[in-house]
Amino acid sequence: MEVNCLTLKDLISPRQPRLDFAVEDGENAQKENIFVDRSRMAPKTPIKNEPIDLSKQKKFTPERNPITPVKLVDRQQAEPWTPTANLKMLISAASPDIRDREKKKGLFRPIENKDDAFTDSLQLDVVGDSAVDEFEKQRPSRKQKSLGLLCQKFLARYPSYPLSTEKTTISLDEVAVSLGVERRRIYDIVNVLESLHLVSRVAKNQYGWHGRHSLPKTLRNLQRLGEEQKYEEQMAYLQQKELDLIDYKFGERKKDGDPDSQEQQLLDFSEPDCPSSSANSRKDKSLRIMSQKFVMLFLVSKTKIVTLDVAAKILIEESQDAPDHSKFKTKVRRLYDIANVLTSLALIKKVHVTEERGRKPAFKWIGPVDFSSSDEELVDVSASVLPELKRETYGQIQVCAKQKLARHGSFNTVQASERIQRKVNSEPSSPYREEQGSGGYSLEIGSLAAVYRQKIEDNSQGKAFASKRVVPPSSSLDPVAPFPVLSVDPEYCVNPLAHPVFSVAQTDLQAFSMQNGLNGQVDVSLASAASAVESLKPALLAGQPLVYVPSASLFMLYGSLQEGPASGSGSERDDRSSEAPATVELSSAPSAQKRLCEERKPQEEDEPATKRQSREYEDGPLSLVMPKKPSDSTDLASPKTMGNRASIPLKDIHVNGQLPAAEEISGKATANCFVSSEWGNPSRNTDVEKPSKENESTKEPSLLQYLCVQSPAVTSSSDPQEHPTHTS
DNA sequence: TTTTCCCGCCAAAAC
DNA sequence: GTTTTGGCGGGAAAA
Repeated sequence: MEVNCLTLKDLISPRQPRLDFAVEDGENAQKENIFVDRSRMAPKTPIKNEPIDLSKQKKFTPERNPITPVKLVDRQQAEPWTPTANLKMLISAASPDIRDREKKKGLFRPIENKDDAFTDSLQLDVVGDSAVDEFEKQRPSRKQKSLGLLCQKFLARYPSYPLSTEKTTISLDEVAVSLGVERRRIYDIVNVLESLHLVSRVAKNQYGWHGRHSLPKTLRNLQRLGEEQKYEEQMAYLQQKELDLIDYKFGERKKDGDPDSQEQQLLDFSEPDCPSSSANSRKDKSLRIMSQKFVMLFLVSKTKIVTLDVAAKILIEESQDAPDHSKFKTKVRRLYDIANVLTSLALIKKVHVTEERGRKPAFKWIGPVDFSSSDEELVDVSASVLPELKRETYGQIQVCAKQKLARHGSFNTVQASERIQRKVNSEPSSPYREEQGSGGYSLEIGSLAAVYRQKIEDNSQGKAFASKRVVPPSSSLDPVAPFPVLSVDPEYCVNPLAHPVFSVAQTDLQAFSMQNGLNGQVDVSLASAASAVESLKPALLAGQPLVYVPSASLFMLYGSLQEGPASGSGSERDDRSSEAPATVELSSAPSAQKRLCEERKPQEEDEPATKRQSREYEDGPLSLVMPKKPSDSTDLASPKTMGNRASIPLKDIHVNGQLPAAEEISGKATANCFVSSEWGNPSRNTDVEKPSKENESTKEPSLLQYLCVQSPAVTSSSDPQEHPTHTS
């Protein structure tokens, strides 16, 4: 529904007050965005939905900082829901009076407020009659209050790539008020964003918004650090253990021979040394640091998929906490918090991995893979960028790790070789790469890892990988082409409903990218499903390249093109970076393309954000490819091919991706997918087809340790292929 | 049932 | 002292 509303007009004019929305929102929608309406409605109803405690309120009140920039208002419009709405909200936020009033209202009946808000949002006061309705609507479901959704709203307020000239400051109080949540929640978001340098603390209660400009650098550094830490090995080790049946016991890990040694080292780094960490001050456990480490795991992982339990174990180890189970649980809780924010940033998406034992929650990296840049920079950056880590980890790491690194050196080399070419079509690309990359690793680990990845890849993931890897070579490799993808045309998305949204976004992106010079990477965020779309609409900001879709559906495609070639996980080295150099930095991101899936979308609308994670589509698409809708999915063998794609409604675009292997194997490719590259460059990749959808994946059974299963919901439709495997 | 994760207590930092 | 930050884990909604 929402989607519908959004459509064109929205796209066209972001600002409009979407009348339509309101309605929809009311209905299902509220889930996602309450605010929008609220803003409008604000006067009527109490604004906040959020429950506020009196106690807390006090916080707001007095100060409220003057500080905060009103200006935000301008930019901020962006609520996901509606830009306009956002503005209003902001405005209201800006004006203390208003805020106060609202708060008070809220105070009075915190909970209710929410409800009210919803209702309002619905727009209806109308409703009055329906108290019942209100209930429904109002009752802000848990999802509506989710951190991921909140984060999206937060992100919507700021441009992904702010002009260097303008400085945007973020007043925590203001944001908390405008978003209707407690400040505590804002800290959760900001801490994660800070870990990626999207924001930085300026002063008490104030953060500066940097946007994604430096994200590539940050990621590069994190990747480097992760390599140094040998996280990949650790993960492999843990996985292996699992395989073995050994459960995680934190302490255990060591027992195994090789792994042990490695791990040990790791451990060493991690904690022992770093005095800097100040010993464990609170900060050591900081969400910020956890977030960085978590991201490192993805960047280092060949499969780009990290299961929560593995991540938790690794993080715990580092912290050297005792292995209690309680700690594990706590860690996992925190990881969910972080994951929700990262999901909102379209850096990861939720997937499920099937192991022998069963399904495990996991997240897959869908952010940029290759951050091209020179090594040197990396280094520097790291220092600057990630001071925290550096101190802690990095320092330790370096010392401890050097040895390891030595080994790792292979990474770099490897990558280069890898890059060599993997043509899209060619092989099973993804797997290969990885393996190759792994070369450096010990056999054991490497093999495990390989397996692991493969499985994953197969499933859904492969796509992503493939895309990266595969694609790159061909397209990305070319220096020239760095952008291939970039060229995103609005067309990409043609999807009926969806596209509008996307298109908008795209355009923005494009524009953006253009400006920046984007390049190589493209991030495309697609919304896979309609849902995404829906959510998107609101989100779309004119300025903002990213749209956030609540659902996982979004993905960013990056340059797989570029990256692909580059890198492998392990290394950064990108020679290639040079190719796209400039671009990278700046724009790196932005180019986005989006794709949509046509089919689902319409119906999906309902899903709203909630799903973010799960969607299969997503999975499927993972990397580049989009799966078509689940349901049909599969079939389709016929891909649409490319050529048309443009014309075709977008459905899926995938960027290059493809999973060659999968496709081949399965043959199934999905119809819809296109290679993005084409879009960008028609000729380049052609592989179009692809799409295997996730499912096909299975083809290789052997591998799998894990399979990625799409989220149930979606999945169902599609092929089930997945699971089966386990095994290993 | 398990997974996910909201909520807010409360203490460590920062004023 | 007060306020800001943010660790932490109970417990409930969602799956």
